[in-house]
Amino acid sequence: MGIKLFLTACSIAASKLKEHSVSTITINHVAERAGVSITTVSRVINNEPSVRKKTQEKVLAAIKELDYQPNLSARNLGSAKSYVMAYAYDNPNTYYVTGMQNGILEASREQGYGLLIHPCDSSSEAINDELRDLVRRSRIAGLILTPPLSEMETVTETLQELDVEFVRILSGEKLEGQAENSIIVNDRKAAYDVTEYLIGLGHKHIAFFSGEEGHGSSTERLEGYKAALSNHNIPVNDALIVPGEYSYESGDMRARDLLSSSTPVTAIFGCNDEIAAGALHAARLLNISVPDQLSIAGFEDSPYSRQAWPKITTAQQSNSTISHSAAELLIDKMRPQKSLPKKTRDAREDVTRKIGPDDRLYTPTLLVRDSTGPAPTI
Amino acid sequence: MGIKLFLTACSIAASKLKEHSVSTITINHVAERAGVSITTVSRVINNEPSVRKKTQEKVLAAIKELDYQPNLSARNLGSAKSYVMAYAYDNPNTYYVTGMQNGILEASREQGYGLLIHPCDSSSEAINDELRDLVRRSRIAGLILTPPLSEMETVTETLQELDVEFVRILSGEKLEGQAENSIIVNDRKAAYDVTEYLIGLGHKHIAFFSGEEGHGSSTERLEGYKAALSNHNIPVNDALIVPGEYSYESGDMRARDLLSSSTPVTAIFGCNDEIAAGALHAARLLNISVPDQLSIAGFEDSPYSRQAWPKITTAQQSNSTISHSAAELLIDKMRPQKSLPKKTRDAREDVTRKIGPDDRLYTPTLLVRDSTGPAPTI
DNA sequence: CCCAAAGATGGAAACGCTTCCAATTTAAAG
DNA sequence: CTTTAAATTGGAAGCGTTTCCATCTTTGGG
Repeated sequence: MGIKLFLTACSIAASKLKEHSVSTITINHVAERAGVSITTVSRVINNEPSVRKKTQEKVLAAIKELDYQPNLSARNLGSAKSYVMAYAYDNPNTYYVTGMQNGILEASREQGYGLLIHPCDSSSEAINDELRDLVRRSRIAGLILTPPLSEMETVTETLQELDVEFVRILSGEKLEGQAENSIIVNDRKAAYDVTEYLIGLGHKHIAFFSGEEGHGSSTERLEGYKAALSNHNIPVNDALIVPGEYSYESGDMRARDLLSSSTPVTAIFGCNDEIAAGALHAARLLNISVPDQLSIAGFEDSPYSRQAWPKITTAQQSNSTISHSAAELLIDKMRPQKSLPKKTRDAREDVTRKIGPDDRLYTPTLLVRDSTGPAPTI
Repeated sequence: MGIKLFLTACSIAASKLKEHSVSTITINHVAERAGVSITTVSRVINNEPSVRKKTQEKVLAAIKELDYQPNLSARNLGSAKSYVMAYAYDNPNTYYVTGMQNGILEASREQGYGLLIHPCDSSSEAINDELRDLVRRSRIAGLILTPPLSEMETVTETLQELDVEFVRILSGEKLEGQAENSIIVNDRKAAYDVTEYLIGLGHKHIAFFSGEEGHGSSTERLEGYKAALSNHNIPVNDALIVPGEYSYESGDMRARDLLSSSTPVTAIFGCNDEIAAGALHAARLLNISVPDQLSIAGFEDSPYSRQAWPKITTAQQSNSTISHSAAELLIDKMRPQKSLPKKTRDAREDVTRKIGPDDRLYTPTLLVRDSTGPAPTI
């Protein structure tokens, strides 16, 4: 045994020297080192059940010692399934997209998957064809979608027809319907918290500046806002619910109008930070002091809220955390379920960390900063 | 001939049905269709010189008819070189990074290359090891770097030791030294233009708010500023060159200090839009009207300059255009130079569009908006 | 203690492309 | 019209995995 090991080590060293100057460690090296066939090594890599515990350990040890990393290209070629996922998005908010991308990137790297970044235009008629093409040509096994793509029914349908797994990141109160393949951001609850916080400060006239109509996040946040008001016996005043867009300018304009009107307002809750920052700007133009005369809250904890002055109270959400979960969920789904052996194999720790319902629901948390304060006594 | 074609078509149809439900078109189908060997098809794909014109056309026609797309994984596996490039960056400015990424994405998609996105921490000691690992493990053939990574000498050295091509995007007046593998952004000229524009408006007391010390872009822009002043016989006043960082807050603070001091200033040139937006904020706090009493200019044409009020005059640069050129340049370098045939083959249009010196130098252009105006008559 | 069935392992054929090398064709020169 | 070198093509062996099948082990029951 001792001798055999020694020989093995030697031949590896030899082949290292012979091959490409930059020695690449392949499954063959691992097999040799562990004293098994490459088939077995492959089984271990793929966490297949039919490998004896002891063998598995030997192989894992060899993998670790050699610092072996399976070649993605070879995997893709050799297998009917692929080890590549894609992140498709259409969102002008680079802060949001970058955060999402980072989380996915991290998860895919951890699990040895490739990631294809695919920006696209959701308003295009051809969006469905585009996605179909993407999946087929790049042999993509899974897809992650963020709003607004994730909210489009035609996209969902297209993807279901194809043989692809996909995970959507969207807004909603609870896991319902298609929840099995979604990561839900509990915008309603978070908005409820923000509103309740304002109420706790004594505010009774809280305006809500919504985002684009039809956007799930905006709808959900509005629901949370209303729920908080109702729960605290404050009547919902439609004049205080101002429609508009997710933009600085829109926040600015709406605030100018509202604040120069006769409607009493002591707080503005912007549906995102951009809106809030715009409102803050308007308040300053109108010589309204924040937070003394007016409180302003936002949503997202983006640079807008951090760089404003005063810093804007907001609901913090870690986009990379959310998308990390999404990617892990997707990978779970992509990994073909090998039939489990009858023999109980509980002893073996499962390498694949499953994503539970808890990981599928993310609630942003209230982040109090300087733009909110006690309601002014009129 | 006619019959042969017919048979060919038949067998393709047959194999289409037999294979995976989602029929994938491979090099074999193309070869069959074109009536040549797969070797020849491969040669055409790779634009190798030793293919007769007529043959090439046949193959290209077949490729087009079948809508064939070479399989990246197979290419990577089969070849010593790889068809994957990476974009490594470390920059908190998501607007900048996203723009760069989009251009690279587009170019790599056009040329059938894979792209690996690699965010990293340039301040880490391990940055060099990290890059080395990235290149080796993912068998990356080329790398694109943006500041600050592209400005780090140790990174350049590490990459040169490895067998990787790389292209850096950096600031500079002209192509010098390592210029062959760089895309240069002519920040100096652009800053010159901005400054000259301000001078043209009658400003004589123009402050310059720089970015982080040592950042090439900041240094270059400062040079441009100085040059414009000198060229117009305006003395450079060190009190007006204010060091700081590339941030909103820094712009804000510096403007507050400067504007409440006794130093005469009629214009502020911020080294980027964030700084300018911060300065604008400070001006408003101090009740200084922009552009009536004070002109403010920025640099980059980022959302900061567009969403401020008034909109900020800036130097516009298309990050995606810059990075697109960078990616094309990189691909040119990665494509191994096949020995050219002696026979003049000029007739054949070269598919590979070479990047010339002109494409390697990019100059942002002045974009006049509302934050600048004639110098106030004191 | 023997036998069958389940469990564990290995052999070898793909996967789609590149590339070395040999074979064939073309063109140029004599 | 040869001869010969250059240009053009094709054959076949990889590249690193996965996976189908066949073979060898183990386990449990009788």
